[in-house]
Amino acid sequence: MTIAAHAIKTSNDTRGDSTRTRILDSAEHLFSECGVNGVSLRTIVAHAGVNTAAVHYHFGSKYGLLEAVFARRIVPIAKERLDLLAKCHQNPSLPPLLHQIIAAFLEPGMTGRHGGATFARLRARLAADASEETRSLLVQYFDDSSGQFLKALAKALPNLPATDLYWRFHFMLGTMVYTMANPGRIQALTKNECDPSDMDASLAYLVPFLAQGFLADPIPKAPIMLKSYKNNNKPKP
Amino acid sequence: MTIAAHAIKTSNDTRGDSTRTRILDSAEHLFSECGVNGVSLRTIVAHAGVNTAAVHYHFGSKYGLLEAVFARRIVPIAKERLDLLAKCHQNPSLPPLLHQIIAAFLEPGMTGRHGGATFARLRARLAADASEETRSLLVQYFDDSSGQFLKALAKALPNLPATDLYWRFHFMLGTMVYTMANPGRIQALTKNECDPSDMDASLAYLVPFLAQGFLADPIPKAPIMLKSYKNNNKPKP
DNA sequence: AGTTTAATCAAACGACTGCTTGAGTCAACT
DNA sequence: AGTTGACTCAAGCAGTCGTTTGATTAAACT
Repeated sequence: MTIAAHAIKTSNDTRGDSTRTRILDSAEHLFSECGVNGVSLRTIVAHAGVNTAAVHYHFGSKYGLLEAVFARRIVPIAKERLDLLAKCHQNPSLPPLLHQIIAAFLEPGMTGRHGGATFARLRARLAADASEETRSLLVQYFDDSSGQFLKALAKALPNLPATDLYWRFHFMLGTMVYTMANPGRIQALTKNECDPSDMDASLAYLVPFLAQGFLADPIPKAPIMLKSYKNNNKPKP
Repeated sequence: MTIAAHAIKTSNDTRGDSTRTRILDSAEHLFSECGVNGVSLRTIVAHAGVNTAAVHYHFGSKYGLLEAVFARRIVPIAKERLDLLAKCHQNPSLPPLLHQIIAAFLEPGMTGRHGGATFARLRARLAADASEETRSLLVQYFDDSSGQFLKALAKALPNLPATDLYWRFHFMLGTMVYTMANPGRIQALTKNECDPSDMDASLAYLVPFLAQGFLADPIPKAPIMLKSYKNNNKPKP
């Protein structure tokens, strides 16, 4: 399932672009606010001030519109990620710094440069959606760069078994997505001391937390027993 | 917005219970698979083999059905959480163990005892949904126990400032929700070496990771500068 | 000039949405 | 035996959904 021809249009038509862009902007905003199934095309076109048929002319279908909304932001994000990752390897004699790799992975998608909190929330919604269509969207754009980051992390953590690394990478995705998705969950709990919609502050707390987590001892192999951390724990080194 | 009277029915009617329960089971399954807006009542009643009107008779509305689905699982989960937390304090002379507290928070919702992966996925979907109705559902059932866990964590980490603790608690929620939501995202990436739908394995890797993250040094106060982990990046526009 | 082509419009299509109605069923009461 | 009240049913309500149509516009090309 590839991106439809509608979605990769790049011409500079004098009329079409403003309509196209306004649809994309409205859709991005409303999709992220209400979910793809939670908002109708009629609501989107009303918000954008365009005709209903324009959506199908430019994007083919509602799902084609979603693809286009997604592709517009995700391509620059993926590129910036890899650029930042390259900078982590500037000094080839030293292993890349864990903090730097993590920040390179998280920053492009979380700061305001590529759609900001709005697009971040949409990504979080899609991440929670297990449908085949949605999943292919995410995999298509992210799996390539994810592989490169896994390699860099493996180099920075040479003593960590691959399995542990994969799990921790998965957990990192979780903290990222959840932070992007939640514009207010902890706030109520903490008298506004934490503001997860402040992505810069989120990153400042998130990166050291994750780096420390990556540095944990690997799980002892052999049958995985929950008891290893239940009941009588040994103190950590 | 409180749980509707429809949702707290507890009688043992000879006829009604099977219909009620079958609707709840089908709704739980389909909500978690397709999202609340992604599935129609007609699909639910067809799957349950009951009449459309039965949903409105028993639950009042589609949202009432969602509330009932949610309440049925979440009440036992919250109770088991607090029970496990109490066990962490059995020896009052020692501070509670970090691993134990984290496990007490995560286990009840992730293992198979309360709806298993199906209900977990639904929770993850709701967590990504920023709508007012959904948010109140989560807050209503979780904020109380969350407060108690924050207290326990603060006792186990006496040197960690409250703000850092809140953020890390937030990150813990993220890893939990994302792991519950994703029945296959890393699998493709790692040749099936990690299986996030295996909640026991997830927990075995997740708890030590989080515990180590909680043990990270606090963020230095004063103006939060991203530069603290960004080596020599040019200033961003 | 006339022709072509991309873009926008109002109007409508059938299918589907959550929800209601009123008649009917069956067990438990007086 | 007869009434009550909880429950289930087929049928249908008004409204919304994504999508399509055919006419209309206006800029670009010959």
